[in-house]
Amino acid sequence: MDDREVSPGEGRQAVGVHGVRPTMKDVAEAAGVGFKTVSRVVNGEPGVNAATAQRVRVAIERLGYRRNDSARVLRRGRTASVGLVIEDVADPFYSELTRAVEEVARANGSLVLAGSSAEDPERERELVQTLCARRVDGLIVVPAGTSHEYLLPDLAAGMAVVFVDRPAGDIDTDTILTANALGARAGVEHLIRHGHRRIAFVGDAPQVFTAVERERGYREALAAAGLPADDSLVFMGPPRLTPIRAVLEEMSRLAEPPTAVLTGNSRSTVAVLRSLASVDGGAGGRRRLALVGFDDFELADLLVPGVTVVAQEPRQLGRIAAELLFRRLAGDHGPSQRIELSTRLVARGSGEIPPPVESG
Amino acid sequence: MDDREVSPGEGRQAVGVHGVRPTMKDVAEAAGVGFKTVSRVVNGEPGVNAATAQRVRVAIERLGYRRNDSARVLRRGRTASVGLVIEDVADPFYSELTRAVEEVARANGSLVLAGSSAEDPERERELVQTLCARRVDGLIVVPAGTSHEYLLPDLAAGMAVVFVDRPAGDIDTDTILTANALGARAGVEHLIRHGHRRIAFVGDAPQVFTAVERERGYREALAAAGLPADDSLVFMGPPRLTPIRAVLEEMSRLAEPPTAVLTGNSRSTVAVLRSLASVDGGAGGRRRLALVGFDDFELADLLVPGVTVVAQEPRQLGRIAAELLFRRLAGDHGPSQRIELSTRLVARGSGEIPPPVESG
DNA sequence: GTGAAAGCGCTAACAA
DNA sequence: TTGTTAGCGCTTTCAC
Repeated sequence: MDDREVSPGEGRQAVGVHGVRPTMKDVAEAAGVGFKTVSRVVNGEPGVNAATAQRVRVAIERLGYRRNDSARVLRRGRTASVGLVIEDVADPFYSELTRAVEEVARANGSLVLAGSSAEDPERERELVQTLCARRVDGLIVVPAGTSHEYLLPDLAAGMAVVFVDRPAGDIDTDTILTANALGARAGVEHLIRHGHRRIAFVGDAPQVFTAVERERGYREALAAAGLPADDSLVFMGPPRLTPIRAVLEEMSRLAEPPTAVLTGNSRSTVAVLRSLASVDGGAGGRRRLALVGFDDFELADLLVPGVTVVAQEPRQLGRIAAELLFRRLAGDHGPSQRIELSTRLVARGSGEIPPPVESG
Repeated sequence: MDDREVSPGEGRQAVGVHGVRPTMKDVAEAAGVGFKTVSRVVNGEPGVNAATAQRVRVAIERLGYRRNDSARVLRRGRTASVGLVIEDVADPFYSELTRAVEEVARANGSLVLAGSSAEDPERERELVQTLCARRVDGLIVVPAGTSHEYLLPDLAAGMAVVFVDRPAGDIDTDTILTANALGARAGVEHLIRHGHRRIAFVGDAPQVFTAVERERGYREALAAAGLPADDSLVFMGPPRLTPIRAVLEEMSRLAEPPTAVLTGNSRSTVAVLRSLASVDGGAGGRRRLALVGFDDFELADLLVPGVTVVAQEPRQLGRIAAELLFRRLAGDHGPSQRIELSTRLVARGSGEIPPPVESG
């Protein structure tokens, strides 16, 4: 065998000329075997003589060969990757969900292509289209927008799609949701049970599906208890400190101020906590507002008082969505499913603060 | 033009036969133009008659055509994607870093293929190799292992690699780090300045690069202040509640128990906080241990007392790493860089608790 | 302005 | 057990 042939990777080191990748053909030449034999060895297919296989492996090592999956994908049609579109990886809710999806993907020999939409429908669409162009086998989407007809061609081509946390706008797909209304309702009922009659709701912007659902649950609970709905106790806006602090200020100046709050997600909860901390001046100051937060968060138990929450299960959401996706990819063509995961009320103190005694 | 030709996507809807994707050739036939003209339109290349282009666009719409990037990648050599290997997306430190990388990638027209190594060198290697097989243009790695020679062929083939948070084991690459030793040193000096002489260190496992560096900074600070190093005040282990609670128990029973602690990362910090909460019984109980945590975390300011931290900048880490990566991809072949980001001490209360008055 | 031909690196189908 | 041939769907090159 003559090793001096002109081929990448020549020399003693397992390095090629800069920018040149050895191919299966190069390996085949180096090992003095046919092209397809290398393919067999690389993919662990049976029917290769042990000695031949060994020679091939040596050549692979020497040349620093690495299979080009782009070519493989093109030929086989499957990419062994799934796309994930969420709102923001830096948000613990989504990063936990992401981790669960990753875990399931790994178990199924798949990689995750992820991107954050930043709550922007245009960006969501771009991301999804890019992922489709990459021919991901399946897609898990937390939609920011409400129209998803643009997915029809891909659906028709056999791509599996699962929506999580929020439903698709106008197409029929598998959907995994949290029982938002029920959860919010349970939170308000908890406050009512502890004596509250004036309960505020600080939710996310009304474009967000979950925000609206939770508001609905909030109103249902009030109605069921025969309490009046008062729009001056409801705030639907982005979970940022300044507007939330302002609205709490405003509510506190009402003739009948709220004695308790339900928040719509953990960002809102944190914003409310910060507002109260700065107003109450920590421990002292005015009377304490009871608080139940939708969505759990780390350290909720270490705050004083501990923060009572309606806990969701982002990991479950991600796991179940991914498992369903891979079931679809494995050939399950049953009718599309809509699964709702129930919430869990975790009492830690803030939600059990009684209203101040009536004193004018 | 005859629309009744046998081709995918026939019919009124923009959907193909299940599992069949229209190709450029299909679009070309439907539009009655050449193959290459479609390519020009799809890629926005100049030199196409406006009317022709319009006909092509209509055909694309009607067939629900979507470019196959796998084929494109195969031909062009670049994938417009970068790989990211971290320890765990669900950890806020890494999810923030991830978000920053995503942001920069997006600005450079790239997608992020991410995976968590779960602190397992084998898994890290698997992930990296998979990403290399996918021919990501570049790679950002938070290494779990200490040997990275397996990357040599890819490096030689022109793949850009940047290591973040921890250096590579045995190859020469760009590296972005936090000034771990200096940061830890600053934390200990802060405690010394507040009167402490018996300061414990609760760090991560000694396999973790950052843990060792921070321990070094801790010891340097003690030495510089002429304080003795006492191994019974040092714990290096996984940041889980049970072992940490046990070791704090143990330390508190020493003849000269510590009056302050420096923790090695935010998980350790939280574990220490939980241990103290369960031992102190909240506000009352025994005397308070002063605490400085390495790495900031959400709500550190809302706890009582606020938690003093040596803050790192995960976003900066991710941003700078990604920017450097894309600079490399753009052709910057300068010598490999090692950048250290400084930390910032944020005093919030827990680190300013004085030691108890000598009375024992 | 447009199109035909070649080939990216691999796998599937079929010889030998 | 091994090798040969034909594409996967696109971009590149070059001819019209």
